[in-house]
Amino acid sequence: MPELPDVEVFRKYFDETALHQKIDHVWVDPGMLEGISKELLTELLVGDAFENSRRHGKHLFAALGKGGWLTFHFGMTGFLKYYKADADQPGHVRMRVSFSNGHHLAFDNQRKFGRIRHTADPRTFITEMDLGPDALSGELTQDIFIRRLLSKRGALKAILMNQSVIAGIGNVYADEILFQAKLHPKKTIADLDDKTFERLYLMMRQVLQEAIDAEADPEKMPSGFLLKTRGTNGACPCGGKMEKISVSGRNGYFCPKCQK
DNA sequence: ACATTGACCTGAGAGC
DNA sequence: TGCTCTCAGGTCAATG
Repeated sequence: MPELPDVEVFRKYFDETALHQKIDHVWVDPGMLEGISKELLTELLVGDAFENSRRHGKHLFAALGKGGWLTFHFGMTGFLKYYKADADQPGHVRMRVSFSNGHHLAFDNQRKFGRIRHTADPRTFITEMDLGPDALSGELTQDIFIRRLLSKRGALKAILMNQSVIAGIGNVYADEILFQAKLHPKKTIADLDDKTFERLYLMMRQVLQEAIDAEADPEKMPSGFLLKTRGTNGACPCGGKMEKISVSGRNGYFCPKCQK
């Protein structure tokens, strides 16, 4: 789930619920933490409040009033839930921040692939994690996009999913972008001409933006979106049959007629 | 140096 | 119903 559009939806949710509220208590599964102890994390949070948020690729940043940022990475199964009653607590909570207003913010992460870290500021974090520009940011112009792709070999889909090239695209949206751009996932950069790069860039931005507009909910996405019927053998609008394909170890779907 | 594969966790859902 | 097996939207260390 948590690729760029999903994390952007989480960020908005976080803004609408958890900002500007005094933190009374923190509970965390230490296995989720990296580079910070649960004692230090607790000390930093209790008595403070989240005052701001940002997103870069699949990472969510939460600014603390005293300075410093908490960072969330959701892995394959993570999400946030703001709730009051115990009955509304989700099933695999790995961190819980309790506010003085009686509500809690849970970081749920069934498979423990998510990570919570602390950083002085997002810029530093992005450098340290070797993340490329965010796929939707103004920073990633078409020229920069092309230049970054040109430095890579291997399958196009793998490059789109490489977070150090561009941050934010995972398995599902890589499939969607390639489908909309009518490109075969195993094409290489050397196969692409200028026109094709342009189309790919345009479709990447369009798919991600439309997914956010649909609140990352497949049911609300435009009818032409592949991911609405992902994995259910949904037909391509051309009438052809979607095929399963493995690219750099990840399973995906494409239309062999439309994506040459 | 770069690209690709397997291991990491856990549980939902398919298949029997 | 209940059991087993397969697979999942991500990343990184190990391998080629």
